[in-house]
Amino acid sequence: MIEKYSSCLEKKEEKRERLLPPLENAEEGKVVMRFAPNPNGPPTLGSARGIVINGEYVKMYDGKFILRFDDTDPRTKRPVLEAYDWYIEDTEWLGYEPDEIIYASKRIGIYYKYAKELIELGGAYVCFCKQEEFKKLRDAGIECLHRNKSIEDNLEDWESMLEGKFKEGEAVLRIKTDMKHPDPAIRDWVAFRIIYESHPLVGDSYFVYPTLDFESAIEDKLCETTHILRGKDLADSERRQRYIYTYFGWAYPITKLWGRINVYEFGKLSTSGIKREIEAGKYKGWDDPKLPTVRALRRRGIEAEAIRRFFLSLGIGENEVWVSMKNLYAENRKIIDEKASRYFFIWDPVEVEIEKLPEERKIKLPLSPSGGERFLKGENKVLITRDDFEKFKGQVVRLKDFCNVLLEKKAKFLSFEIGNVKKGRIIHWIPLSEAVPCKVLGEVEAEGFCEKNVGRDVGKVVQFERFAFCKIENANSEVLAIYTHQ
RNA sequence: GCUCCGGUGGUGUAGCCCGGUCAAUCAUACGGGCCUUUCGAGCCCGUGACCCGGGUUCAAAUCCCGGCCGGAGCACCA
Repeated sequence: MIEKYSSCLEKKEEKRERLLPPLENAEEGKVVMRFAPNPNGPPTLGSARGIVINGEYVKMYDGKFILRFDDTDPRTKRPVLEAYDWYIEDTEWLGYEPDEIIYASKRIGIYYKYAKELIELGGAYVCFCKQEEFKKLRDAGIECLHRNKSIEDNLEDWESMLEGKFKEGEAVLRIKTDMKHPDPAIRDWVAFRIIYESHPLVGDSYFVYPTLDFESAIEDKLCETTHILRGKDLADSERRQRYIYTYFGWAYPITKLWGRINVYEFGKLSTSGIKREIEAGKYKGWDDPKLPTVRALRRRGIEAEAIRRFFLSLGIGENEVWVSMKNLYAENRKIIDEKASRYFFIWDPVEVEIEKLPEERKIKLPLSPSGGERFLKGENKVLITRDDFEKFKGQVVRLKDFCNVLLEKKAKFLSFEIGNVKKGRIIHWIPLSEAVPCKVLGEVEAEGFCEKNVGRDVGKVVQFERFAFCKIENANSEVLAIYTHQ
């Protein structure tokens, strides 16, 4: 059995060429993992890590992948209705089709049953302490008055909670842990609280909402989750939730944590932070190409495979990492370079007239490293960028694949052959008659003209030579391109 | 303050559990060269790291202790 398992693993690793460390106690075909976001915005690069790592392990062991929405706070972390689909969409786009999708908010009724059982087991009690009062007691390690009520009283109070007899903040259901636990964060934590607020998904169905720790503890059991991979910020969750598992006699899944990820270019990735900046007008929306959301990255032409490799290379260490988008770009470049069509884009254009051009020619240029060709009209009026014009004015340059000229506003034609023009003196150009206005938006923005051939690659990433890779978003009277990366 | 967790080149990572084969892997970044009718890609070369101090041991990046530094949690948020 063990032999079978390890040889199987080796094969997989060879095939996938990647190196996630084996999961503890993982059995081929029996692994169940979940990615559990709160849909209060679209997935960011941070969420993508959870999707990729969990999804990748599931693939590695041919297991089951669950997408679960931990959406049990209609107020503080209020879910956004559209975001549910955004998560599904982006998860699939990243290459991990969920085997099952769970909406915690739709299953609150189920959690009530477990809460009741827990009370009957003496593992939970309804507490009427004010929040600050309890905090003081907790820090001092002192049990509150409500902790030792009879099970009957607790059941009755719980019913009253569910019937709406209490106001917000008046009563909560606490899990009985250990008021002397060395870590105060573990002591008698809240499992249910009262929130009279309509939920974006389930409306007014409930007003007694479970906290993440309760909901997650029950769901992980119901779904038979075998392995939990989550951020280090949730480290205490395991210690809290274990109390529930102990009361019920369940076995807790194997957990592994990873540290927080920071991207140089964006700092800490926080959905609520981005939301505020969008509202403040700093960004145009969740898919603003300057944003590190999955949809924005997709829009600008980052491939799912690049994101996958990027996170795999980051590994799953427990320390906080500071990583640069350059690493993601490098992965992406490796994928797109080969297939991206090459086009000329002239930013900040200068019109140059070539005097004494002997004839107009149809100029053939390579389309991409993997082959193909494109054509430009070699005529006597061309656009080049001001940068090149200023730099090479009065000197000999070659208009790539077209001709050599002595560069001036009225340039002198020298030859069609390249002669001995050196590297670095070959510049890009567009015939005036085939120039289409073009705007580049995103991390780098520019305006100018590109060749009309670009129209063939709408929706694709192209390389504007000597500029950058860009994704052509549309090409009507004007070309709109989203800056991908260099 | 209390409780956890971590510290390998600029950045990320492998190795640490089961000490030697580690004068430490790979990627990215940076520098140089080659090639190419792109300042992209490719190829080659180079720079560059085991937090500090003790201990155990013939031998420590790897084990133990202490320190320092960093992070997380301590919500009726997730």
